[in-house]
Amino acid sequence: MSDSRQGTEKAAAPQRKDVRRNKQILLDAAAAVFVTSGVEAPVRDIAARAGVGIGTIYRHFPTRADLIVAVFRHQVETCVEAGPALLASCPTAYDALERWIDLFVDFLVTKHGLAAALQHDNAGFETLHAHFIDHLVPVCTQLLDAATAAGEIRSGIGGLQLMRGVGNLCVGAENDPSYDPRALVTLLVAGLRQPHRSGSESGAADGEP
Amino acid sequence: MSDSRQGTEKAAAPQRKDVRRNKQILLDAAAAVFVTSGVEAPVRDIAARAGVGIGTIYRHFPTRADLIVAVFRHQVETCVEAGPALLASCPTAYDALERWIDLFVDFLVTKHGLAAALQHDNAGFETLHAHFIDHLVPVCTQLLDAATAAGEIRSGIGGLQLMRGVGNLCVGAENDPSYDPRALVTLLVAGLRQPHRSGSESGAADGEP
DNA sequence: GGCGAAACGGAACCCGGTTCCATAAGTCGT
DNA sequence: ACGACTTATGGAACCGGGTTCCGTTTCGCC
Repeated sequence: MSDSRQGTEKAAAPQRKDVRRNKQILLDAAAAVFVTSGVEAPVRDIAARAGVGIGTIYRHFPTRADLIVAVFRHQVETCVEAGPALLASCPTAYDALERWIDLFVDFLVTKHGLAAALQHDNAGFETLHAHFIDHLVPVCTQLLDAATAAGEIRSGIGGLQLMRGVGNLCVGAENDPSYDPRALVTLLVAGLRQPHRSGSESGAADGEP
Repeated sequence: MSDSRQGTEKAAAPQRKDVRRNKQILLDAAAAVFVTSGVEAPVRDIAARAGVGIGTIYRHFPTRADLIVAVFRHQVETCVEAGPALLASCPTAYDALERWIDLFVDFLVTKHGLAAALQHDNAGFETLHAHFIDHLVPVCTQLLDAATAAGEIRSGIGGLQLMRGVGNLCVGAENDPSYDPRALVTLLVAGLRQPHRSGSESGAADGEP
C-alpha cells in the first residue's frame, strides 16, 4: 500500500523512469488544475491536462485525496516549520499562535476548496484529513501549550479541536467575497484569550445589572 | 423569490387531494430518512420510503434542497421566534445572543449533515442556503445590534458573517464524537466580547459608552 | 533483438441527482 | 354516470464524476 510512505521524502527510486516522469507531470498538472478549477476538479481533467490516461493517475495516487496531499505536501511542511520559528521570534506565545493560525488560514483560503475537501469525511478523503492532522496538529498543540503555560490563554481546547475549527471557518471563502474567514478566525482566537485574572477592567460588559 | 414570500403558510389550494396527500407522505418519509441516514440521503431512498416514484418527489420539490427546507421549515420558524423572546427575557442582550446561538447550534448538530448541506454552494442548494439566510440572519442581526448598542460586544461583524461562522463550525459534528462544535462556537462568541480597550485594540472607540 | 514485468490508456461500471414522457388517476361538465 | 380533459405519477434514461479492470504498450535487462 504505502509505496510513498518512506521515512524521508526520497521515495525509493522507482525502477522505471517514465514512472518518475509521469508522476512529476501529474503533480504539475494537478497543481495547475487546482489553481484554476479548485481542488475538487474532476480527475479526468487532471489526466487530460497531464496528457495521461485516467488509469495512470490511479496507479500513482490511489485516490484523489492522495494526489491533493502530494501536491500540497511541501506547503504543509512549510507551515509545520513555521511553528517553532514563530515561537522563537515572537514576543509572546499568544502572538506566535495568532500568526501561525494566520499562516494556516492563508494556506487554506488560497487553495480553492481545500478546506471543504478537508471536512469531507466521505469518499477516500481520510488520507487528506489524516495527513493534515498528523503534521499540523502537533505544531498547533505546541503553540497552544506554550501560550497556556504562559497564562495567556484559557486552557480547555486541544490543538485538533482548534485546527478543525479554523479549517471549518475557512470553508466556502473563495466562492463568496462577502465571507471573510479571517475575521471569524480572529474572533475565535480572541475568544481563547484569558483576561489574565479576569481582573475585570470589565467596564460595561460583564456586569449584570 | 415570491414563492417563499407567502404571507401565510397556506399555499394556493392544490386542486387534487392526492397531491396534498402525497406531499405530506413525502415530507414524513423525508423526515424519517433524514433522521436515520442524514440529510444527504439519496433521493431514491426517500422515494422508496414514501412508496412513490422519483418523479413524484421532483414534482413536489424541484430539488433536494427544497425538500430539506420544507422538512425543517417549522424548526427554523421556532428559531426565528426565539430571538425576540430571548431578547425580552434575558438580562443582557449578549446573554440573549449567546443563548440564541446555542439554540441554533442545537438545531444544526441534531440534524445529521444539515450544516454540511448548508455550505454546499454547489448543486441546487442555494435554495437551502437562501431560506436559512433569509429567515435567520435578520434575527441574528437584531441580537447582534442590541448587544452592540449596549456596548457588550465589539462591532464589526455582521449577522450573516456570524451565522456562517457558526454554521461552518457545526459541520462534521455528527461523525466525530471528539469534535465539539459547541466549545468552538462558545469561543467564537466569547471573542465577540469587547473588553472595552484592553490590549491592542487601538483607537476607534466606536463603543461610545 | 527478445522477453518478462511493469505501466499505460481508456472503456466500462457504479452511484446519485435530474429530466422526460407514456400511462394512470382525478376533476368537471353534461 | 360517463367521457373528455387536465394533472400527477412512476420509473427508465440521462448526465456527470469517481473508480476499476484489462488488453496493449513500453521499459529495462539480458
